[in-house]
Amino acid sequence: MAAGVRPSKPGGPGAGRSERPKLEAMLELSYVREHLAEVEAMLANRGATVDLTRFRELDQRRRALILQGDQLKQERNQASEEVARRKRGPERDAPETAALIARNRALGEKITALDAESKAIESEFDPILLSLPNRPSAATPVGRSADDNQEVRRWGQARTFDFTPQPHWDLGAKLGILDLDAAARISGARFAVYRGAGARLERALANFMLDRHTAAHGYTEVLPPSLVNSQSLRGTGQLPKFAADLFKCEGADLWLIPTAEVPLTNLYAGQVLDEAALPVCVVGYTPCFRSEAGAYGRDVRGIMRQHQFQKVELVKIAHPEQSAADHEKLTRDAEAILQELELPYRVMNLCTGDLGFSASQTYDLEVWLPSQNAFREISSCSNFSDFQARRANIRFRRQGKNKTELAHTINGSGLAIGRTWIAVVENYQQADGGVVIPQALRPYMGGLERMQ
RNA sequence: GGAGAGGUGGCCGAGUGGCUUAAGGCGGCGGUUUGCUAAACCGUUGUACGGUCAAAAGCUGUACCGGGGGUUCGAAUCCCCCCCUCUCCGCCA
Repeated sequence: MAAGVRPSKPGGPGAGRSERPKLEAMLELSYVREHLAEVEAMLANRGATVDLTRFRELDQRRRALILQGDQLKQERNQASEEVARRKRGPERDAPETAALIARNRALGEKITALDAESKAIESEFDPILLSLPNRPSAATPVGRSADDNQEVRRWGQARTFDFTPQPHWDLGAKLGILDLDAAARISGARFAVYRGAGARLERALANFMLDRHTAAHGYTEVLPPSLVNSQSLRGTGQLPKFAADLFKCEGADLWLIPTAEVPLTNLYAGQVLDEAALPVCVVGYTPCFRSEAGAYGRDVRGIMRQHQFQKVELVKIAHPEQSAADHEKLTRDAEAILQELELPYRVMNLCTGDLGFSASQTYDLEVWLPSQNAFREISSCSNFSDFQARRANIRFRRQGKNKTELAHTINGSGLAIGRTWIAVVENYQQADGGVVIPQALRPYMGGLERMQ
């Protein structure tokens, strides 16, 4: 037997028992079993309700079935070996050999029945385990809703206007840089058409961000596919629970990515990385597609909430002992963009009640929007600890060790282009409806200083 | 889309129904010897889920040869479906 680790095969992270492919759980089964009370408390903090009594029953039943099945299989394996031995010798046609085969056949039927029972148990058991969200880190404050999020720091000063600031959709329409009517005709609601300097602004923002993250912050630029298979979406946690938020291609196992996090993180699915290679830092610019089911009447005007938007995404595969520091650094990398654009913002540490399903800690960056007189999310930077890594089977090997360990994954928007577009247009608007181009963007706008 | 060839462990690669406990090599780790960025020799080597144990270690069982299903007392090996890779053809930015 050779050394090292077998990577998972294409087609499934970690092939487990043949009759039971490895469950892509977020939390380790043995952890849940041994810390039931802790897990229940964690779920309560998150405001989730999961029936762990049923979990315990099913777990016990499941283990009993595995034990029984494994014992029968052992018997069958031993008997088959005996048959093989006899077939090679003079006992090949003895009546005992035939009897042995007959007995083994009966054993096989029992095993088939047991396996069917196991499958039935697992069809109820697996969804419970899959529905468990990640454990919030100690740095995550306990709270019920977004109102309990903690402000960590604030940067910049909200500009004072000597006129009433207009919303971006009015500014955009008057400047001829944003055409939502045209978007509605060719696609429908929640799509945008950018024109002229507006389209160029979108492109300038993307190029500016990519240049900063690659040259100044040390990320490697990656241009991934915008369509991915369902396995990748399970790896990062969007499936199976959040299928309703996604667009799926008809007649193929392909989905439009809701964020570059999916392809960028899955670049390393099934891989074993060298400890020295950590953290792996990649940045990608992609369109993002969200069906936004359940968004109801929120942000119906303008381009705040779209079915398609563009985003520059930062992803790190990190060492478990460094992931908290790497998360901080990634957040600062995203903040640097806002600072260079001179856009006021604040950093929020999300509480347990507002934390995403897969995250253990999240900082939201909220940019100031004058027309709303409020801070609005423009980036979400999360540490997923080993949650995604377990599902996507992303591992690393410590120097001089044979054993592999789960890595940690981190990602954050650096930044969402559409919302940055809004922030620039609204914060830099003038009394006459023109928009001044921020200094940092001018080289990317062909020297343009003002949209008029 | 069509035809053909393939997919075996960290990597390469043998293996056409039971004497395979997946040969052999490379790599990794540990050691011995020699001495100077090295070589030779010996040993060792993955994952998941169970059992045992207070726990860990250890011991032990089952499963895993691209994925799923089937045939069989018994499948890496035979059959069916699917995915991916390569070569050629077709189409195409």
